[in-house]
Amino acid sequence: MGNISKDTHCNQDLCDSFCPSDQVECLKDKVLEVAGLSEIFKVLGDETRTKILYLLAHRKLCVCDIAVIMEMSLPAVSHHLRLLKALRLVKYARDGKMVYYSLDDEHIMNMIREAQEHFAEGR
Amino acid sequence: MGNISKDTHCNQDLCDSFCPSDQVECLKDKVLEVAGLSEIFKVLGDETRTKILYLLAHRKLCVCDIAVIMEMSLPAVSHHLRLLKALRLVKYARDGKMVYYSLDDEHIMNMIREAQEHFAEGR
DNA sequence: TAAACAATTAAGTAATTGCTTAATCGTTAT
DNA sequence: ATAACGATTAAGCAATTACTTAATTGTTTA
Repeated sequence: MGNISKDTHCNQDLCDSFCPSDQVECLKDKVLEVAGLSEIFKVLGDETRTKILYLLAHRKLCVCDIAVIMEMSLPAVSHHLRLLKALRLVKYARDGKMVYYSLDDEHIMNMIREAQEHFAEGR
Repeated sequence: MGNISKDTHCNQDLCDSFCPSDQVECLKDKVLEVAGLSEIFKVLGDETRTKILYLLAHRKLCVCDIAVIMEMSLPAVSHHLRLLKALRLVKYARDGKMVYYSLDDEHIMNMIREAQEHFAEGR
């Protein structure tokens, strides 16, 4: 007693796999196909940003208007737009003192639509 | 000097809106259509979870296999599956000691596909 | 019923994220 | 030029999140 007879665990508390090991390797490779993809989802994972994108899908807006509509501070909005710009989800155009933002990706709205359908199905 | 003559700011450092105020109200309402939607995107925003969903789209797997394929601890995987289950993205079926998980939503793969297309376009 | 094992849950910790305030940049108008 | 104002950037703080280890639950088998 108190003496561990079998140490079947490969690493820490990992159990034995039931997949044949060649399949495990195959699936490890397969999973790489979606590596880095969650960057987009991470951006949409914030409610504020989803709302901003939804607004811009409707029409172009300046940072100021977005701040008023969203009832947020200007720097906060600017911070989010910076992220959206980095992922090329929105484009901007300066007009005098103002900067107008608009949607720059057709896939985004499709994703939002799919998510809406998911909820619409009473889940 | 030192005396602020005009206080046009409604709140803190918010600028003046250029949208007519009735439009602002309209857009505030519109934005509510996507409220709560980012819950799904937040889930997909974690690379581990996107990979797990991608695996399960291929075939059903037990928690143990997922842990081996993902090279993660069992509790960590279980934690993620719990979230996915809560949002009805995966379903599970107990078979003896093992619990098999599989995909429970067709929209998820569509979203992943849209995200892949976004990247495929060299963005 | 007791041992073995897959899976889950709990509690605590480290890293990430989103906001705030303050300072700065860029354009327009006086 | 300088003042005004929209927008961005920087720094610091609070809240969230994903992991770890340890303990527990549930099912099978001896």
